[in-house]
Amino acid sequence: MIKLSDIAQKAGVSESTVSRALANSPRISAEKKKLIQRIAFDAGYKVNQVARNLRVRSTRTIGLVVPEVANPYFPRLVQLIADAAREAGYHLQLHLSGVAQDAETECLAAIREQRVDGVVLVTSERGLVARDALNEMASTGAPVVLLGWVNDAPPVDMVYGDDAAGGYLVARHITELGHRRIVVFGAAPHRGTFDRLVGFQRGLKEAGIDTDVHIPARTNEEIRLGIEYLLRMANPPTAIFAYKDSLAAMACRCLRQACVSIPDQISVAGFDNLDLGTYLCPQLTTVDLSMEQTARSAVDSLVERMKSPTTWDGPKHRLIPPQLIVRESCSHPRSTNSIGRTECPPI
Amino acid sequence: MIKLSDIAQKAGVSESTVSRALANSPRISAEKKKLIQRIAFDAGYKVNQVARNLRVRSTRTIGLVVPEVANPYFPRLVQLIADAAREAGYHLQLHLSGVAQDAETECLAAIREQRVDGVVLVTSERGLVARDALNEMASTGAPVVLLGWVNDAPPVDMVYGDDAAGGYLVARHITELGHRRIVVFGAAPHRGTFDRLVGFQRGLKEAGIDTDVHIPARTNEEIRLGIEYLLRMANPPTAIFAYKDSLAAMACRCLRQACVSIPDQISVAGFDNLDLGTYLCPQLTTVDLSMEQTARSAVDSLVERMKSPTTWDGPKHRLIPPQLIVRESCSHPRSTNSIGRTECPPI
DNA sequence: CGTGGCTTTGCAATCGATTGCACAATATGG
DNA sequence: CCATATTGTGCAATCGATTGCAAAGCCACG
Repeated sequence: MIKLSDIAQKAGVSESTVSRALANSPRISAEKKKLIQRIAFDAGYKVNQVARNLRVRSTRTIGLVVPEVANPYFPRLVQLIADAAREAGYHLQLHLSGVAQDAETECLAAIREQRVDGVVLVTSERGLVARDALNEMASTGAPVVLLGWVNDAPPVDMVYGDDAAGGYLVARHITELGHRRIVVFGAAPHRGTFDRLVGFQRGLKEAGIDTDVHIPARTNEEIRLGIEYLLRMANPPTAIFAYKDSLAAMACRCLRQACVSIPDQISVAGFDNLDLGTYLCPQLTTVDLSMEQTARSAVDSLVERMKSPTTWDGPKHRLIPPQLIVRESCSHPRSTNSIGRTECPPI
Repeated sequence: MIKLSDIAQKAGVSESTVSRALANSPRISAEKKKLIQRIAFDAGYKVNQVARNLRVRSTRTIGLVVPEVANPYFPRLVQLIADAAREAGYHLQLHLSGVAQDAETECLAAIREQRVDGVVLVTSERGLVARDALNEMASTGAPVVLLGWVNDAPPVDMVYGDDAAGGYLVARHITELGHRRIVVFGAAPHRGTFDRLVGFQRGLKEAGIDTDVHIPARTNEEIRLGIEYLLRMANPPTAIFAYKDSLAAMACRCLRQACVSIPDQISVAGFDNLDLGTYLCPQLTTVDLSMEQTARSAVDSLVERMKSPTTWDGPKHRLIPPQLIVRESCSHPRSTNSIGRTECPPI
């Protein structure tokens, strides 16, 4: 593998000169610069980044810690963060912390090993697992940004969606359509999804609806049972709010299997605006917490921190506003609805 | 940031001894080893990997080049490769080459800059864009494995699915169900998807079906037009084969909007076994080219090449066998079917 | 011709680890 | 008690770049 000194020899100059010429330093004369660049190019020289990184104490790499990428929620986030990172001139080291986020601590170690210049840590349903590790990093002023809400977060930058406002939007939309009997599918494993429900309740209350059925469902199986249950109710609901799209999708499937028509007999709303929702029929009404904004905010914050590690005036929190995406799965309730009593239509 | 020499000083030994103690070398006495490890741990010492990498000429990182991760096909692949890499003790640097795979060459440069020890290059519909770069790398014996078929590939290891066999399986399944009027949605942008169609044709021919309708559709819009077209046919098909699940899903949506029932009036089969297929109603019958196997093969090949860069007996190709996943979207054709003539059922 | 200023180049230190080799210390055998 | 293993430790070179500082070369001006 050809190295700097080889080029220096070929060009008959010192290594410093070659290094400066390739870095396009103004301290090298134009002709010599051209010559050296030519020689280097012809020889197929590529700088050894590892050596360079050691010297300049930076890898121009950011570490992205994500629980998993198989879950339909994360890929877009990864994509957008990767794009933003690339745009900012950084490489991306991808760490999967596992569904249980076991490996979070291990992933954070990357920054202490100088492998990466900064870290974007994405938390999920389990909240922050590597709290100790993160606390320690925060205290040394290492550039980290936390993506997703966590309770009592260590003093690092944070960006997260306004889940409560999102839930509220859904409640308003559904109640304005005229629904009064509404069921919520959702557990509250961490703050984000909890807030969705809180916001939703607030919206219901404003519309004068006090009582609602809340079914704590987090898995497909729980959704299935929940749907079965509510179809047997004496006075079944006319609308369902599922706290995330993947559950909403599953709810739709179960309803169809029970020959319940959406949105004619039941309206369904989700949350997250996954691509999935556009493949369903009817297309899913949902809430978008702009991932573009989220990703960009996160990378921007991080880049800023990495560029000037000294100037640091406390952790900043950025809140991403929600947007209601009205598609086809919610409509006015039909007063004549009689779920579960009709024959299954011959579709 | 605390470094090796600091520990050496604290422990009153030389840097070499510390280095060896931490590497658990048998040449250091047990007590001293314990002592040093203790001191290092207490001081919160973490080795500077950049320095280490420079010295040992390896980063224990593999580069994964993927067109994008937003497309539902890639995330699982990334996940599995990341898992396999981690298991093998490697970090992952993720490069997104872009839908157009423009950045492929740039991504491959990472290996020449010693940033990564090896590369898994995933090609997509555009085939291999960075042919020159890859050829050059292959000639220097750099560890690269190509994931996905490409024509006239440079001499590097390759792993790809047996698309033809997969297409054949679908054809057999559909014809065995009794379908004779079959339409294929698919273009042939690169070898893989082309082979799906070739295998499919072969299956049809074996069943004695010569004529089939082939609609070259690659986008959702093309699918929509295609569906419209075939619903207007005098003698519409009873089965549809879409060359990938995302198109099959879109086809299902269009059919539902036209009040065509699946699989009663039309059967639909896809290819790829995306998660998406299980969210649809009916769930999609499709073909699986085990991503687990693909990912593992790729990483195994790569690790082998990285471990012994010298012993190299020509490029190996590994073929991943397909598996038919029978779900709900294909059934026997109903002779009384009269697509497009009925009223839309009151779903 | 000497001096000062400016541009261009090179020397040598540095980043933080690993490792071949030499040597010291201790054990073993004759 | 000496010769020879054996074991444990340290010195110093090395990986391949970057960069502060010194100095060489050149020009112009007094």
